[in-house]
Formats: sequence, structure tokens, C-alpha cells
Amino acid sequence: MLYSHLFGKTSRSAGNKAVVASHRLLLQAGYIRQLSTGRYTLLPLGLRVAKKVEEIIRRHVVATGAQELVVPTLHPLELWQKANRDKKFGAAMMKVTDRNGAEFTLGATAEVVMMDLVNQFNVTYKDLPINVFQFSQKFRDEARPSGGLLRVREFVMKDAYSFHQDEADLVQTYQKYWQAYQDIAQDLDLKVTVVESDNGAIGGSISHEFMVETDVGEDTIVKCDCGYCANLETAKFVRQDINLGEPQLPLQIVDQPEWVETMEDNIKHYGKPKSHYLKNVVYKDSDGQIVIAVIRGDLAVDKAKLAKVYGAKGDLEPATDDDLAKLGTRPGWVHCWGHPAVYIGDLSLKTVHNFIGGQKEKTTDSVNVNYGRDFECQFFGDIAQAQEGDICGVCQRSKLRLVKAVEFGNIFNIGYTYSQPMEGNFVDKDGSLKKLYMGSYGIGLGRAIACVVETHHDQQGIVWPKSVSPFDVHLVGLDLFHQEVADAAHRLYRQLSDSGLAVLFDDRPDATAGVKFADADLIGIPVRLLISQKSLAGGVVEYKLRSSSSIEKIKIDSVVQFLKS
RNA sequence: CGGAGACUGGCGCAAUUGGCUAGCGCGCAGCUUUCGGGUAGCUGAGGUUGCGGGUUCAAAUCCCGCGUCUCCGACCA
Repeated sequence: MLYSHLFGKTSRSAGNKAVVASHRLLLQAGYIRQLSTGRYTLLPLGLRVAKKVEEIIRRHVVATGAQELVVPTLHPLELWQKANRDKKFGAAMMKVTDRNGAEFTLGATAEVVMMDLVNQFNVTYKDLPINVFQFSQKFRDEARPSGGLLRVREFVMKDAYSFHQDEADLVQTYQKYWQAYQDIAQDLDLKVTVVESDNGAIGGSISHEFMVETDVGEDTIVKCDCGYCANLETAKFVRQDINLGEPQLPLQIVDQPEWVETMEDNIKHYGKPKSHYLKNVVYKDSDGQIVIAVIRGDLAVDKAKLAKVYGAKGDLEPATDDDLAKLGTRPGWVHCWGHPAVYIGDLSLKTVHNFIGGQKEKTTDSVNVNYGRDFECQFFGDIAQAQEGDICGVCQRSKLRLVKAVEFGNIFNIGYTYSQPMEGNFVDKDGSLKKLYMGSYGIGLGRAIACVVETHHDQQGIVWPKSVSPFDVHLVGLDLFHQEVADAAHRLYRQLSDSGLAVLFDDRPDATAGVKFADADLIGIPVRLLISQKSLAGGVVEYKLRSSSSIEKIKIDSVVQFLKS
């Protein structure tokens, strides 16, 4: 490829909107361009990288025994409704209507169409497991896309689906994907941390996410020296005993000044640390039901954990002051019992004797409140967010560390989430009809690219791993206004290309050396070859790796051989 | 969805209390110059100031509506 013909140039600045390194560099080096919020064009350079990444993913996914296919982008809305997926995905679903008024959703993920597809084949135990995948454009009306390709509204995803007789059978395929993902990460030169995760909108039981640790990550993962790694949303931690040695005192209603509303006010008034007070956080589910989370004062509610304990069908959102008014209360005055609401308590409620708070009124509040004796919640479980330094819930000894990360891929054990409502069945050996056990496995292509750039760049630009670089060699020609140098450079370019190497040849006769070097660094191709009047006089070209600063001189005649070996 | 802000050639910005032909830098094109880490000079092209309406002798500037984008919070590959 002649650089002078390449559509999409480098630019000196990427504008002031790109803060994340991968976003800025991909923009500046001419890999991507934004169309609108969360929608990016892949320029020729970007598409070359995407194709490389796609091929790597394909190779390893095929190794799990998966077969590639592709389903339509528009899914009949009816199908999603049947599986109750429309509620789970909610506002993130894009919808379109055809000329007959039939409603479709733009595919955000494909569990339901895959389940529907499998259903059409009347499968039996002999057909199982079924393992299929596709690469296709996905649409999600994300509330807030950000970080360039890190989070977008439209993206290519590799999504795979497997169908099994039972969980034991799924586990085997699950393991293969686990291995495939490790292999993919290795080929992309990405360091991944595998964490336990919550299934969120996909549904099902325990699952894993493959995370790339980076400061620009929007997820937080929890790590322990014992090897335990989890998404913050599921992280198990020990709630330490605060004062269980103290005897339980009789419940009392005491006078309390009206200004005592917040945790800080409580501390000022009673002089005890946060952990001695009761805290309520109020949410509303998709049906308008008020949900009150009750938790020890020093802990924060984790919405994902809360939704799980509660078994929420849709989204939980924070309650408004109006919602509280309908309960007959207001912020700071919410009671830990007695309101017409669903109460969900955290495990930490059992680590304190004689809580302060719980039923604040204008001039009174309760003290010496004990969980189990004075009040109980309908639901009780782990709804608190782990914090840096908390004790690991698995080894019960080491301290947890919190690390920022990006979710590069996931493998989901989704069980009967879809086969149940969609009647996804198979005929077993004994002739009886049984539900299919399902798994799904996703990797976002653009995000994978962003992860690679995020972890492979320097001050000057991108430093592509060989495996995904848009070209094998960046040939820089200097002094091309001298005909004999230009001729030699073009000859070398043809030679390299003919040998099967993908070459980007900076053939601009008018750009200065500095400009060409800066562009080469920015674009980030691993190998840079330089031919100039000077090098030509010595019968050599200069060879430099993007990742190193040393330069090697190589005889022009043996360059092809050198690069091939 | 809630909150905040922005919108002027491709990019970054300017234009006084409403007042002249809407400027500057980068980039782009041509010529000259330079020739190993973003050279320098001359010349030139490029704008219905996001869109629609209003106020005014006069609107980039004031008012209303809409749109788009960015950032901060709750969601996901």
C-alpha cells in the first residue's frame, strides 16, 4: 500500500475530546473516525486490524468445535418478549418498525434467535452439544458511550452459543471456551484476569469475565493473594464483627434533634463510628415496587448484588424524593421496618449489637436496635460492596485489592433462562422431552482492539503486536525527489510485496524525514525499514523495530530473506 | 434516564457594551527553500457562525424552540 494512496491520514492532533489513550491514538493515526455518539467508522487501516483480530478469534473459537453461521440483524420483537428479554434489556434495545407495523429489535445479543433456531430442528440427545457462533454487528442504545472503541452503541461482536443436555455437559464446552479465550488473549498480547461475574441482563448462574487491567477501565475487579478474583459486583468479603461481645440492650426510643439526618450528623451527635448506625438505601424496581436496602452504616449497597438477592426481573433505579413522600417519609427519615416496601438486609446487620437508628421521626429515633430481635427483612443476603482492604471471603485471611479493568470477553453459564420460557427442548434417550441447558460466550471486536492499544502504546503512538498490525512492514523512503532513490525504493517495495509481506510504503516525495518518522511511530507497525540516499550509497536499508530504539543496517539484496527468517 | 456545559472552514481557538468585508494558528493546494526526528518564505483555496423562529436600523453576539456533541452519575462486549 502506498501511503500517498491510503484513505485516512494521520493528523497532528486528535482534537480535545479524546482523553483515553487508545481513542486518541486510533483517531490521530487514522484508524477510526466518529460518525455520531458511540458509532465509529473503521478506516482502511482500522479494518485491517479488525480483520486480523477477527481471524485470531475465529481460529480459537473454531477449536472449541464451534461452527460459524450468521443470523439476521433484525429480530422480531415478539421473540424477545417471549423470553422476557425485552424487560431485562429495557432502554438499551433499539427498535424499528417495518411497513406493516411489525416491530423488530436490532440485535443486541442473539440468545433468543439462536434458541428459536435450534428449536426448528427438533433436536435429540444425539445432536448435542450444539456449538455455534457468529460475527455480527450488535446494537445497544448505551446511555453513555465513552473512551472511543471501549464502549460504543454499535459494534461487531463474536457471539457464541452452546446447547447441552445438562450442566455437566455444558461445563466441558465452557472449559474449551475458557481455554480459547486464554489463547486469544495470548495472541493479542493481552494480559487477562479471569473473574467471577454476575450474569446481569443475560441471565443464568455463575459466569466468568475476562478482564484487561487498565486505569481507564470502567469496571472494578477484586483480587486476593489467595488467587480469588471477582467482579466487584459479586466479590465475597468478610464483614467483621464490630461489637458482638456487648450484651443486647433493651430497645429504646430516645430524643434526637431534628438536624440529625445523615451519617455525618449521626457521628457528630452520638460520637460513634459509622458502623454503629443503620443505613437505608431506597430503590424502585421496573414495576414501581419500592425496595429498601438495609445495611450497616459504613458499607455501600451494591446494586447488582441487591438485584440478585431480590430476584429483580427488570432494572432497579434509585427512588426519588416523591417516591419517599408516597411512603410517608423523606431522605434521612426512612425506617428500617414498617414502610409498605420490600426490605432487603445485608449480612452485616448481624455483626453489630445495639444499632443506632432505624426509625427516625422529627425529634426521636430508636437505639439499641438488634437485627432478628427488633426487626427482620423479607430478604437477607450479601448486598454490600467490597472495599479496598476488606478481608477476602474465600481465604478469610488476606486483604482484597480493587483494580480497574475493561471487560474484554465473557463466558456465561445461562442454564434454562431461555429454554424455560421459549420451550427449548430436546428428546432424551428415554424418549422424554427435556429442557436444553445453554451457554453463551462473547467478545467485542472493537473493544479488543482498544484493549490492545491501551496496553501497547508509548508517547509517540501505537506499538502493535505483530499478530494484529495492519501491515508487516512500514517502508519509509527519504530523499525521494532524487529519481535514483525513488526508483530503488519502489523496487524494494515491489520486492517485499511480492514476497508476501504486507507493506505500507511512505512514498511521499515532499514530506520531511521528521514527518515520516513521526507518522511511522504513530501508526505503530512493528517493523520499520528506511531507504534513503545515504543508505542507498552504502547498499543498505535501515531496520528498526517499533518497540526498540536500535537500528540495524541490512544489505538491500538480503532484506527479504532477513525479514522472512 | 437525571444533572452540567459546549456548538464559529478538517482541527484548536478569537471577534469589546449588539456595529465595518467574521479573524488567527495548525492543516490543505501551488511555487520557492530545506533535506535523517513534525523546516522556512511567498501565494491561494476553504464559512448561510448547528437548525428553525423572534427582537432590532443592525445578530456569531439578545430571546424562544429544536438538534447534535462532550463531561459527571445509574447500565454493558
